[in-house]
Amino acid sequence: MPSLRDVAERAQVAISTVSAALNGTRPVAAGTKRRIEQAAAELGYRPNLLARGLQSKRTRILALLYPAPRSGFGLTEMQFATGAAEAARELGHHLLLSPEHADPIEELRHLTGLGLVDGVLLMEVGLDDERAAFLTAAGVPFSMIGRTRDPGSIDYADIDFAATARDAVAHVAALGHRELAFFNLSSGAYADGYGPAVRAGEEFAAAARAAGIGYVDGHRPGSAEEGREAFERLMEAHPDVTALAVMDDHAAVGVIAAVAARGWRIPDDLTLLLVLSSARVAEMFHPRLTTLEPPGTELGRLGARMLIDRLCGDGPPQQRLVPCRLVAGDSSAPPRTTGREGRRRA
Amino acid sequence: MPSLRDVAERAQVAISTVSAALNGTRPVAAGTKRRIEQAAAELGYRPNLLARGLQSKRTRILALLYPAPRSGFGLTEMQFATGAAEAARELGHHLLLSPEHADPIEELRHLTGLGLVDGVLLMEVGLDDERAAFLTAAGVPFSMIGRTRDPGSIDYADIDFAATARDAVAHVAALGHRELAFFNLSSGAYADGYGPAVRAGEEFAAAARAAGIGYVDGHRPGSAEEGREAFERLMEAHPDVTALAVMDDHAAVGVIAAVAARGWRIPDDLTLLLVLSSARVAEMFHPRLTTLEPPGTELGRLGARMLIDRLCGDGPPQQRLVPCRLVAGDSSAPPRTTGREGRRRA
DNA sequence: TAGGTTGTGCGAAACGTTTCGACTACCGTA
DNA sequence: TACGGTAGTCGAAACGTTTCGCACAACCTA
Repeated sequence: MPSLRDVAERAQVAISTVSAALNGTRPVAAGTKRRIEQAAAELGYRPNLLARGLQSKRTRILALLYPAPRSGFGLTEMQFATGAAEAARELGHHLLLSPEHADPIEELRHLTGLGLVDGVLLMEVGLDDERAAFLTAAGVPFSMIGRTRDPGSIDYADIDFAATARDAVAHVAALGHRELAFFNLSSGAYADGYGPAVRAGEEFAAAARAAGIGYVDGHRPGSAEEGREAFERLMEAHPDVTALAVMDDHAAVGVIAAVAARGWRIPDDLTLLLVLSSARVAEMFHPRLTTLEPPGTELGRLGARMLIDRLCGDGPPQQRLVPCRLVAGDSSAPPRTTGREGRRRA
Repeated sequence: MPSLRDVAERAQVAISTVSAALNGTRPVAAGTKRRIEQAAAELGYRPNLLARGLQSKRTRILALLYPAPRSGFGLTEMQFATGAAEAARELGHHLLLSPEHADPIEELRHLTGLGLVDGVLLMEVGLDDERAAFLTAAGVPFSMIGRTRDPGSIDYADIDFAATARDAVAHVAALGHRELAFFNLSSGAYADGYGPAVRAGEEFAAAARAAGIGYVDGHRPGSAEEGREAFERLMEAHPDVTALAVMDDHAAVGVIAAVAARGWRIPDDLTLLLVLSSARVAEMFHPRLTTLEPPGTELGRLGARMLIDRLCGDGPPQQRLVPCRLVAGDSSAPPRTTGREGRRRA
């Protein structure tokens, strides 16, 4: 691996001149510069990132922190990572994949102490995230995918739950539905502090209210079986509900089974929306579900970009909200004008 | 950030003594060692990875290379990454996420020239992978998740297609099926050089032959629509087939629709196996599909581990094959004893 | 012609490690 | 008593950069 010295030797100049020529940090005579560039090209010179980082205190490496394999990740989390890696690459940075374990804070202290990374990208941020608090206190630059309850001036990119809920409600309202129900994420899997569950719940209620349509929530099924039960209970208590938005993939499976068990059909007897799930997952269902697809790649990209911005110069905090994309499937349609009770099985 | 010098000062010894004490590379008197360790602890000293790497030529950083967002990744690819990151971490290494673009070789040359990574982990390896050839020629240590046609002495971890096919065939044979069909990956999406498609195809044929049961292949549906068509054609040409193994998730959706359109039911009229798909995906189906789940995390871990082994000392090449796990769902059952034609819709 | 300004280039220090030859006690042995 | 060996420690060089003060020439201005 040729070094700056080899290039300097070949171009017959001092090492510092080569550095200046290649980085443009100082004026170098045109002829000299050309000679240096040629020598560098001939030798196939690549600057050594370690040496550069050691000297300049900037490694151009970012770490993506995520809680280790809870129960395996979904497609959206994968998109955070690939999106962030992509954006980092485009901006001349590298992305380190850092799983967290038992003691996130201690590991964070360790990671940042190594001098290896310039900044940190936080995934799966809780409403009261101790990592964010630590990093702020430690003065380590970071940005979040998701956000804490009160982000202050921390950079973040998150889902625009308000807009997403508005879009979803507008979609069903435009079809003529007057009664919407919402199944949130299971309270078990994601403790109370999980932002998406809390925010989506609030925003769907608000959007329904604003649109003047009936709204039912309170169910939090986390599995197919719970989804079935929840749907049965829902129909018992609110038989007039004709549209349902579900956040959990597995719960949706149960809902579909329960609908079929009644002899009902989707979308004729129920309009079903899958919220915060990838369109690729929605395609697995039959009929293909209408989905509010989270902008995973986009959020990953934004998170990385704003962190890099922060590392370069410091402007005002960047806080971006991106709505989910509504992908219309075959599970939404106008409600029946005639009642559906008659179709129920014996 | 305290440096070795700060520790040396506080412990009243030379820098080199601190280094020796902390790394155990040279004998240090017990008392001195204790003093040094205490000073290091009090200062919260962390060795600077850049400086260490610059000097020792070992950064303990691995790069995971993957073709950039073809059409987005699946769960299995995510597991490769998290598994590798996990294993790297456990062995004191870091994992860099490196998306590849237009010119993988040029990017590889660049990445390895930076002196940032000790070795490379290749994902999505083709039967004739130019990256593998380049790395071998360049003398860069690497390992593969997947394998080339002729891996020679390159370390790799891949799916044991032979065992997987054997298990699948044994599963349906034990249920009493005598005619099995196999839908491979679409030839379009994965060109002819895609290992899993080629190997799975060969091994299913071999396993069926060895088990002495009828076998039909040749279909390569890559979407739901193609899955429907393929199933229709299959039934037309081979009405006696009672078990079907499908490799593509979307094709499976089409098959299920086609089965339902005939008025048939799964598993009564058809035993359906999903090959190389995660159990989480299988749960999205109704009924829940029997799956041959690829050991994504395991392969990721193995890939990282064998690369690190290679970096440390060089033993013989490690080449590991791991079979898929058969997760029995509700889509497999004994074939009907009475014909199913009668059930066909008018 | 003296003094300042600009345009180029050089050399040395510094970043935080690891490594290795050299030095000092001290001990055992001849 | 002199001599080789060893355990413990030190100092300096090296890894490949960036940065910065300084030197030298050429040119312009007064």
